[in-house]
Amino acid sequence: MTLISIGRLSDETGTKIPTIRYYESIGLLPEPPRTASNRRLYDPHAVARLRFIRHARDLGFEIEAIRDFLGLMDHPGGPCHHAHGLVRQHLEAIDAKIAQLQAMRHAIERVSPNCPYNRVEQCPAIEVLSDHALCPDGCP
Amino acid sequence: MTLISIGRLSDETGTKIPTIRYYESIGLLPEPPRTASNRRLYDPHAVARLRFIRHARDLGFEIEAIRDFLGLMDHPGGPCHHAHGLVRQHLEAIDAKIAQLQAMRHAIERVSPNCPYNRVEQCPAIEVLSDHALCPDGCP
DNA sequence: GCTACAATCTCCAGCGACTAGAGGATCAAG
DNA sequence: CTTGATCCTCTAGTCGCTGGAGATTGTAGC
Repeated sequence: MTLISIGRLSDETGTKIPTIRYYESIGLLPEPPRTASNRRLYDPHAVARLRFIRHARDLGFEIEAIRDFLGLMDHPGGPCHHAHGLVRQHLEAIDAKIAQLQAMRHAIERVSPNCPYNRVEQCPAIEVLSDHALCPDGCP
Repeated sequence: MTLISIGRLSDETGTKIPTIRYYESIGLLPEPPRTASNRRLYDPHAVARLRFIRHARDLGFEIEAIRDFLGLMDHPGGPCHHAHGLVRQHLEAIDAKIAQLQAMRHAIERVSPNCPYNRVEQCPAIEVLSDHALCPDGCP
C-alpha cells in the first residue's frame, strides 16, 4: 500500500492542492492520516475517490450530486434508483445547455466576421447584441 | 418621456431588483435620477441598456466584455474592430463548450437507462462515472 | 385622517466552487 | 549546514449575483 503526499495526489489527479484541502473541508474527501510532522498521506483508495470527484465535476455534476453518488458508493449493497435519477436529470440538463449554446451560436454567428463598416454605429456585431428580435429564446 | 420605478424596470427586463442595483454599483448602469424621496427613476434609455446587458449575459458574455461593448456603444463614431474580436473570441469559447458538453453527453449516455441490476455495486450509472477509460478527453 | 400593506431604500452577508496569499514548519539534496 | 521545495493553517478574494434586516415611503380602503 503506497502512501503519497498531497503534492503527488495533486499531480496524479490534476487537482490543485487547495482544492484537495477544500474537498476535505466540505467532507467530500475523508480526513487522511498524517505523518508525524502533520502532513497528509493518501492511499490508492483516496486517489480513486478524488479521480471520481474530478471526473464527475468535469462532467458538470454539482458537489451535492457527487456527494450523493459517493454516498451510494459507500453502501454498495443498496438500490441504485437514485443514481439513475441523478444521471437522467443531468443528461436533460446537458441537452438543455447544448441547445441553449447552439441557439446562442446562431445568434452570434449572424455577426459578419468581415464588417464592411468601421464604425460602431453601423457595426453588426453590436447590432446583434442590441437587437431584441434575435434573441435565441423568449427574453422579457 | 416615461420614467419608471425599479420594480417596473425589473418586471420589464426580467432582472431582479438587487441585480439592477448591483449593475449600478459596478458601473454597468449609470446612477439614475431619484424622486424627492430618494427612489430611482429609469428612462427608456436605461431600459434598453439593461436589456442589452441581460441579453449579452444570456449569451454568456462576461461582465467585463459587456463593459467593453457598452464603452464602444458610448462612442458610436469609433472603430469596431474590438467588438468583432470580442464576439469572435466568444464564438470560439461557445464552440469549445458545446464540444465538451457533447463529449459529456456521450460519456453519460453509455449509462443504460434501464439498469438490469438493482444494486449500486453493479450499477452502470456508477460505473460510467468511475471508469476512467470512459473519460471524454484525456484526464490525468 | 388612519391604518394596512406593498414597494423601496441602504447596508451587509452569503452562495458555489474554488483560488491565492501570508507566515511558519519541515523535508531532501548538495 | 544551508538552500529551496514542499507542506501546514488561516484568512480573504474571485464572479455574478441573491437574500435579509431594519428603516422609510407610497398607495388603497375605510
